[in-house]
Amino acid sequence: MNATTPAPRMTRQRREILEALDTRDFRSAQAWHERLRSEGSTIGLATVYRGLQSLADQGEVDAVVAESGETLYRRCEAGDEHHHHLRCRACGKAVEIDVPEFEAFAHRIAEQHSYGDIRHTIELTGVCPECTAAGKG
Amino acid sequence: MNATTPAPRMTRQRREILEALDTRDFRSAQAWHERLRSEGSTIGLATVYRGLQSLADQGEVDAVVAESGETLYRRCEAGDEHHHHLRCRACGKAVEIDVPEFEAFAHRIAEQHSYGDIRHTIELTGVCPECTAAGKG
DNA sequence: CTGATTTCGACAATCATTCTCAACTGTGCC
DNA sequence: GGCACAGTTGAGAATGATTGTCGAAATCAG
Repeated sequence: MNATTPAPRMTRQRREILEALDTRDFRSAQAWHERLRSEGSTIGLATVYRGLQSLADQGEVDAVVAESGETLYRRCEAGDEHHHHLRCRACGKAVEIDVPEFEAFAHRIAEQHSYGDIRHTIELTGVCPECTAAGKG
Repeated sequence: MNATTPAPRMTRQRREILEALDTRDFRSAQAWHERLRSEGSTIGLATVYRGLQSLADQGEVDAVVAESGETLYRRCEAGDEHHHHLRCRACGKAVEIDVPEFEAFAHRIAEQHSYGDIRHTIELTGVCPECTAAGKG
């Protein structure tokens, strides 16, 4: 376990990304970039992509692939714990949810078919109360 | 349900796509295209994309977005029934699975948060016995 | 501070997918 | 069978997200 991954430096840009992520929305890398720019940052798009990816690798942010193929990022509660989300398709607001029953189920199914190295994705999407009210449903 | 969608014509290309899909693997549109070409077809890539999409709309094939962002297609058992898959990350072989417990759970969670128009994605991936044996894991 | 190394950012490149449009072909009608 | 015509096709261009490139700028160790 010797530092094969030399801890990334804490640069202004990295700090900005982390700060922006505090809003805890699910947004695409491009959207985060726009947001940072609109707040006066001069950060580059490639930097945002790199930053989000490295944070995702470290488990600091969750990355989910939307139906459109875009990857959405969001800062997550715990770096370690495995969890899923209920995300609003209209505004991106997300709630972390826990699906203990499913974790067990997944492994049972996998074993039945002798599949190894199981990984699973559960994505719940819907329209949140606010957006429903606003007619964005 | 009155034919607002004028039934697509049965062309040579459409027939070829349908035939290829009989192998029931999960493959990307590009992969299906290559396969058809390698079998002597002169079908175009755009046609494969269009064909797969329209079949997906009709519920004839399942479409899932892989982690890479590619969309994978596979002919499915029942047009109507909602189901999920356990897919091999190495060879694409997939098994249809049923997760009745989860369907209920999803709706319960959604209601707790007052989210409407719920949709869910469950993707189980692993490495099948054959690929594990072949060391592709 | 100074130098070695990493990270940045503008832009080019890549990859999957969609669009454009002229040529082609099922389908319904005679 | 043959005709007309709207739906389809296929090559290539266009798009949109993401990744690679590389000189310039910034960070960290000494």
